[in-house]
Amino acid sequence: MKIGELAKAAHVEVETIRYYERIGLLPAPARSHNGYRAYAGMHLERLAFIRHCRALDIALADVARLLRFVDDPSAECGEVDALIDTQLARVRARLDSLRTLEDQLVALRSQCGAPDRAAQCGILHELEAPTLGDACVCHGERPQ
Amino acid sequence: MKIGELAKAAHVEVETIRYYERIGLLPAPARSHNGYRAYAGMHLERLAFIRHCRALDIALADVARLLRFVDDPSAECGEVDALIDTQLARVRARLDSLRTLEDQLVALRSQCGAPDRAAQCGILHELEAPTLGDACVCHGERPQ
DNA sequence: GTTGACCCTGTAGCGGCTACAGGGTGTGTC
DNA sequence: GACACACCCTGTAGCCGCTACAGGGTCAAC
Repeated sequence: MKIGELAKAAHVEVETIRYYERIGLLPAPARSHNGYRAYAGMHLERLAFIRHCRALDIALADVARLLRFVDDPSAECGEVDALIDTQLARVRARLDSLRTLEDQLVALRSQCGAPDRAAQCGILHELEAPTLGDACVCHGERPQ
Repeated sequence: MKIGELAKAAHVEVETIRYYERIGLLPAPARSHNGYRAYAGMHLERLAFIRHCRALDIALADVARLLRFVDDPSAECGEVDALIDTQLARVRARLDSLRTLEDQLVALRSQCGAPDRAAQCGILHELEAPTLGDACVCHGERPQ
C-alpha cells in the first residue's frame, strides 16, 4: 500500500501520515525499490486506532501511551481508565466554560439595537465597559 | 506606566503585552530615557478591551477588526454584529461537538470492567474496533 | 559593590497539523 | 521519444496565541 492509498483508506491526509511517522506514532514502513513507503495492514490498523482516539480529542501524547498498551497486552491497564477519565474531565471542563461563553455572547448580542454608527454601538460599548471598571452585560458586576 | 505595571493592572503577562505590540494590536508606547516602554491610560483601556474580547474567545484578528471600529466611531457597525454572531455560531458548533464527545467518552468509559490486563481491556478493544470495521460503542454502527 | 527586581531584543517552542518548494517516479497519450 | 499529469520524496515554514528562554542592560536598596 502506498501512502496515498493508506491515506484514502484511513480518511487521513498524506501529510498527516508522514507527520505521525516523524513524531514516532506510526512505525516507519518498508520502502519499495523507488523509495516509496510501502505500508502493511498493521499500519492501517494503527492509523485507524490513532484517528479514533483523535476523534475523541485525545492528545497525541496520550495516544502514544494507549498504543503502548496495545503493544503490550500483558500490561496492567488501570492507566487506560485513568486516561479516559482525565479526558472526560477535560471535555466537561471545556463544556462548562463554553456554556458560560455562550451566555456571555448572547447577552452581548442583545445589546445591539438597530445597527448604525460605531459610536452608538451597544456591543462595542459593552466591550469597552470593563475598561472603565464598569460592570458589563457579559461578565456581570465585577469585570474579571 | 512601565510594562510590568501595565501587566499587573490588566492581569496580563508581560510577554503577552510585547506580543500584542509586535503583531500590531497594541500601539507601540513612548520610551523612557532608558529605553523602557512608557504606557499611558489609553494603552490600559485598549489592553482591557483586547482581554475582554479574548475572554469571549474572539480571535485576535477579529479583535483587530473590532478595534478599528473603536478608532472610527463614525463607521457603520453592522460588521460588529455579524462578527459576534459568527463567534456565537462557532461556540455553539463547538458545544455540539463537545457534547457528542462527552457521550462517546462516557460510553467508552463504561466498557471498563475490573482493570486487569490490557489484553482484556474493554476500552482498548473499543478503541481498536473500527480498525476491523466493527461498530464501536462510541461511534455507533458505522465507524467514520 | 553586590544583590535582586525589573527592563530590553530576539528566537524557539507548544499541538496538530497544513502548505509549500524543489525535486524524483510511474503511467498514459500523442 | 516527448510530454502531461498524478503521485511520491525530503525538508522547512506557517498557523494560533501565547510562553519561555538566552543574553544582555538598568535601577534602587542595602
